[in-house]
Amino acid sequence: MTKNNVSKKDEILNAAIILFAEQGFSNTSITEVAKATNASTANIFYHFKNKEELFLAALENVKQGIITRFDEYFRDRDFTNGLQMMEEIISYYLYLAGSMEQWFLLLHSHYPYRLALVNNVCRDHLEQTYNSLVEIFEQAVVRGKKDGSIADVDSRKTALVIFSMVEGVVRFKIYNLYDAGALFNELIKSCNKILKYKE
Amino acid sequence: MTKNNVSKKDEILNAAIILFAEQGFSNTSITEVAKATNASTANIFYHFKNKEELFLAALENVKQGIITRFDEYFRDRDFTNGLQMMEEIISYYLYLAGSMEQWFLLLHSHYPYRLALVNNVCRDHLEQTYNSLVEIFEQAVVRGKKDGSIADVDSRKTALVIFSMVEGVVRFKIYNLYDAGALFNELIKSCNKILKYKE
DNA sequence: TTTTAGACTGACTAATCAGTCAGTACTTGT
DNA sequence: ACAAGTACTGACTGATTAGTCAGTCTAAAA
Repeated sequence: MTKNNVSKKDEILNAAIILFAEQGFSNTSITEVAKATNASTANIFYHFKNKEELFLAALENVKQGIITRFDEYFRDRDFTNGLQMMEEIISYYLYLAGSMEQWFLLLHSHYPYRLALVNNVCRDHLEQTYNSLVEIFEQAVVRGKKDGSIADVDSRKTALVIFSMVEGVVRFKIYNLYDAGALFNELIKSCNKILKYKE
Repeated sequence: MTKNNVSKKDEILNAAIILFAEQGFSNTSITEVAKATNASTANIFYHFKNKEELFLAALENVKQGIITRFDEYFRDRDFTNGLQMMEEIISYYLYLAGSMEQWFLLLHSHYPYRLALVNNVCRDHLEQTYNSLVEIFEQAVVRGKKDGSIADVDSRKTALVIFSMVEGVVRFKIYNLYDAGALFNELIKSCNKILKYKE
């Protein structure tokens, strides 16, 4: 496997991520992917068994990208407490959704969730992606409860609600509905209230 | 225009909503819509200029459906205060998203938001739908601020954040990610905290 | 009874689709 | 030098696609 071959396969994969994200699975033809990478359609089917496999490879790439980015982010960061950690996680999440919009467009499209019902590989990719993300939010809650910056709330459920709130804002952003920037301060404020008070 | 003709057009429209919602625009063929309604493809193009017009009609139908349902809901309801009103709105929103899943699947798919960039009719439908929904949430906040059940928060932005939180949970539900029922109590609790406290 | 108009269809088309296959170019180990 | 395997392509296929068109059927108005 030469250096050039690997990079051609990656080139196809990266083009596929962008096209699938922007246009959807069904509305993206192999011919389009081929044109975007100066490859023949036959070459795409040489590297990927079929169109569905190409999509699964794209989804796995997105999963790995998100997990890796958060790993790197945590590696060279330290937080004063759990509440501040949550604030920074949300901040980084919104930053990532802005700079890697294709990843989140792909994750927000309906196709993979339908495919997951009949394809275990797809289901696993989605499960792993969301488990990793929710776990990150949950870790902040658990830590905050220990250091006293967060009230005695249900860690998992609170993490899920805050995650769904952030995902809602991300969806508004990538679908051009509302500006996430304008909502950022309100998002952090609301998050603080959810975490600081007990009921 | 006889009674039968109208109902055939409506039959086609209703089938289109379900198919577009479940399979997406590109992955739904006119042939499929025709088969589902025992019509010829030519008949579909007799009632609707082209596939895109059929989609726009479906989107408008969803918009009208949501607005009408909320109008009816408010017509025979009275709330003790703004905070309770918000709780009931969220409750009804989740109920509606469960019973009329196709509507929300259609609104959550990426296609209409891409189409809205180049098609004003589509953009207007989406804008009107979301304006109506956010306004409902905002009315509850405004009322709660007047009657004292809600703290002095930014009505619009708070409404948007709560709406995005609810929409996030709805997305988890219709994409089979997490059970909305299990998150309902946590959602209401979080919403109360956001509305009760001032920061 | 004849006219007219709306609802509807079968048969068609040109384009596009995912995927195949036989064969070529290039590299690398022996 | 040669064998072998990897990367890649042009030319193809059968199926499916959105959309057209000429013409049929029905019911009501004239």
